[in-house]
Order: sequence, then structure tokens, then C-alpha cells
Amino acid sequence: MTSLGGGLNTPLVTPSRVDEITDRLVTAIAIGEYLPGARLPSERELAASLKVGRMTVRAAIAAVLDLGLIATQRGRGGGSFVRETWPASSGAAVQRTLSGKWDVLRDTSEAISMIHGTVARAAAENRLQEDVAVLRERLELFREAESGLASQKADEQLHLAIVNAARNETLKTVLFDLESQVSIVAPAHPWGGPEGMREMELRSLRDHEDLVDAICDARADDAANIAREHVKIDFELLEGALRRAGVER
Amino acid sequence: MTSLGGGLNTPLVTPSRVDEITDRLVTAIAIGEYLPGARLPSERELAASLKVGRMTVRAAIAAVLDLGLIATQRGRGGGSFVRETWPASSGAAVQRTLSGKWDVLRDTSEAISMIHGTVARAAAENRLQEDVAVLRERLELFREAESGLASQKADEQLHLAIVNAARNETLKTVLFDLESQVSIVAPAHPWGGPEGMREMELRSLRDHEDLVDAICDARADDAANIAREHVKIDFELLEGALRRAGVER
DNA sequence: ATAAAAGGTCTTCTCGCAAGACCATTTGTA
DNA sequence: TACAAATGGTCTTGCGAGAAGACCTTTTAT
Repeated sequence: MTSLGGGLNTPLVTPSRVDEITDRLVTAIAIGEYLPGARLPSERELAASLKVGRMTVRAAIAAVLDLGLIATQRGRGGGSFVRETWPASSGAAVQRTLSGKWDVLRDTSEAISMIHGTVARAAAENRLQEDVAVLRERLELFREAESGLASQKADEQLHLAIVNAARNETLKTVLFDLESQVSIVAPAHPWGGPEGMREMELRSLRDHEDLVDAICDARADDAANIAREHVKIDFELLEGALRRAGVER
Repeated sequence: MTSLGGGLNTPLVTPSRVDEITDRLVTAIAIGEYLPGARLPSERELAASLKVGRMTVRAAIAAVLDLGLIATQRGRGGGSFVRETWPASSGAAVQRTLSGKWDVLRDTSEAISMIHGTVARAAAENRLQEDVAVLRERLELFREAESGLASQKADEQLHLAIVNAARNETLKTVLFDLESQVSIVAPAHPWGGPEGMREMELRSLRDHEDLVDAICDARADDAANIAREHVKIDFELLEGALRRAGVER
């Protein structure tokens, strides 16, 4: 009754190499592997490590450039740099496309929230001992992180550890795909100013502590609930950021 | 840090279309979607449904022929037929094809199961009055459906109604995408004969009744649990088919 | 006997991409 | 200050995968 790999009736889709690389780049940026200001590997390096032609890499980079996620700079010491402020602020075009898509965005954010819950549950059920260690460690790093960028990075690292603890690549892909959809449209953690930021970080810390505890104690239901609620923070922030950015609803 | 899709330092591998199709064919045959003696779709049909050129299909078929899994026959009523007995030499190749997929497949199946749970929860939380009506109606249709194909259709309709009741397009898309990766197809055979089939259908019916009740009563946790467990049926069937394919041949 | 349906063969055209040379720009460093 | 190195930008050439389609050959249903 079940068939694999799409069976013989599903059209065969084979993304081009350029598409694949674009995807990798966008994802890497969206999940914070390259933070704002960071420099991507040079075109020649990428081509070498990906074992593809340089023109292929360039096409992918051009696509990412087109999305407004990076800026390129020539000359020695140049390269492709992740932009400090992206998409939402980066153009009327994005704004226009975005304004009609408020519903989609809300759906996606809610879906992300729900799937985070799912991931947390899976993590509570499937995590290994080594995962527990990593989780505790990342939580500690988050607790000690300076406010602002460092905190954001630590937050991302912790979330990543949780997703990994779920031990399911498919789920991971699904979640990251969704997150990059939103990331392209809005800054990763759009909490307005430093004041609100610190408050949010403290709230986050409490959630994170509870969440990590629940996962480590294998309390699946608790983990799922905490994660779902926690990620709603992002949604609320996103909502605020969009309103501020002037996106019509 | 773990990254997705290999990150930017992992060489990019893009299997040829021929490889992909060969893979699909071998897998479909190995898990018994096409039993010994069965005829595969004609080259032209395959080309059309896969949306590829006929030569591409032919190359894949030639590879499978080479493995000794099928035999081709010309003329009207001809085609590619799954051989009754497979040469020992092909065993290793089949094993390789399957084992490479096994991990991905298990992950995907589990992810589908989990996301079904998520969807059911969302449905319990978000369903409107009109959704309740549709759900009850579809459940009734499923209950009355003839065994076999009709039952399958009714099952699909019911699932569709549940997904719609969740009122989240993104979630819907995610789930359908995943399901198309591991598509539910050919009727009948994995559960042996008609007896086993009917038994499965009855088990399904009980699950469905409970699930619809939970959703309509807005019992979110119950709905999520029932859905998660229910969809595991597919996974178990698949597991059995794979074990049979891997061990016996 | 004929036509339909299947596999088998061949040609032609397009597109993605690999490889590499060369240009233009910037910056570190002797 | 001059030069070299590193980087993005541009262009050319060539190859192989695959799409599309015409046509041939074999078999069989009608």
C-alpha cells in the first residue's frame, strides 16, 4: 500500500545544482550559521568544496544577492557578506509582495510554532545521553551570553541542539525550510529595542530552562507544550515588527 | 554545529534522472508494489507520468533489466514484467538501494506520523462548526464504503477533511509534501489477502471514529495522540514489506 | 489480415554546467 | 609608493544529459 520515493506516478523533479546551492546558502544564513556581517567563503572556495564549477556557485550567489540577504564586495578581503539588515527593510518590492501575504505568514508562523512542539516532543522521546549533555551545555552558554547578538547566537545554538536531539532529519528539514521562509521575510529575532530585548531574553531563559529540563526528563507532553508556547514569542514579535514596518494587513 | 543538507563544505551530489528512476523502479519492485509476474507501466506511460523523456526511462529500465529483476517482452501486450525469481547477483544491489533509503524512509514516515498528530491537534483547536459537519459526513461515508479501493478513497477524503479543519494552509502543504515523498499507492497486497485488508479497515474505522470525536469535542491532546498512533499503521506495513524484501530475497 | 500496442533505434536540439583564461577592483605589505 | 595577492566580474569553449519526435520491428487482439 505504501510506495517509496514518490512511486512511479509522481513526476520526477531534479532541482538544478544552482537551486541546491542557493538553498544551502539561504538555509545556512537563515539558521544563523552565518550571522549578519559574516563573510561567506569566497566563490572559488565554495566551488572547490562543493566540487562544482565556479559559474554554478556564482549563479547561486546571484540568487541570494537578489533576495537581498547578502552584499558582495570586490577586491582583496572582499567577498559576500551577510547583510546586517535584511529583507523587511530591503525594498519596496519585498514589502509589496509581503503585504498581500500576511495570512500566509501567520499560517507559517503558527505552523512553525506547532512543529517546534512536535520537535520538542520527539526530542524528549528520542534524545540520547550525548544529546542531554549538549543541551545542558548550550543552555549554560545561553544563560551566560551577553545581551544582544551573543544571546541570539546562543539561542540559535540551543534550538539547533534541540532539533538535533529529536533525531529525525526529515523533521529537521521541514522545520528549517519553514523557518527560512519566514527569515527571508523578516529579521531573525525582531525584538524592537534593547529594553524589550533584555526582557525577552529573560523570558526566553525561563522557557529554555523548563524546555531543556522536560526534554532531559523525557516528559514529552510538557516539552511539546513549552516549546509551542515559547515559539509564540517570535510570532508576536514578528507581528509587531511587521506592523511597525508598515506592512498592511 | 550540525548543518542542513550538508552545509557549504560538503560536496554537492546530484544523481542523474536515470539514477533516480532506476532507484524508484528497484524500490517499487523490492517492496512488492509490483509482484512477480506483474507488468510495469509501458515506457511511454512511465515517461508521461514521470514527466521525463522516453529515452531516460529506457535507460533506467535497461539498468533494472541488467539487475535481472525484470524481463521485457515486445509487441502488443508486451512490456516489462517482474521476474518470478531474481538472480542471486541482484540481491546485493537491491539491498544497497533499499538500505540507503531505509533511514530516510523511517525518518520520513515518523515525521508524517508526528505531523499528523500536530494537524489533528490543530484541527481540534481550530475547527469550525462547518468542519464538524463535514467530518461527520466523511466518517459516515468511510463507514459505508466497500472494502478495497472505495474504502481507500473514503479514507483519503476523511484525512483531507481533517487537514482542512486544521485551518492552516502551511501545515497542509507541509504534510502533503511529505506524503508525496512516501506516497500511498497500490492497494491490496502488503497486508496479504482480502482478510487482512478488511481487518486493517476495521482497525482504521475505530481509529477514525475516535479521532473525529476527539476533534469535534475539541480534545486536542486526545486527537493528537490518536492520529499519531493511527498513522503508524502505514509505517508498520512498510517496515514489514522492507524486511521481507531485504531478508527473503 | 489488419491495426494497435508495445519495445528498439536513431537523429536533432537545447540546456546546464565544468574548466579556464582574462579583466577590474581593492587592500595588505615590502 | 609600488607591487602582489585575493577577490568578484566577464567571456569563451566544450561536453554530456536529457527532451522530443520520427521511424522500425515484433507481437497479439480483433
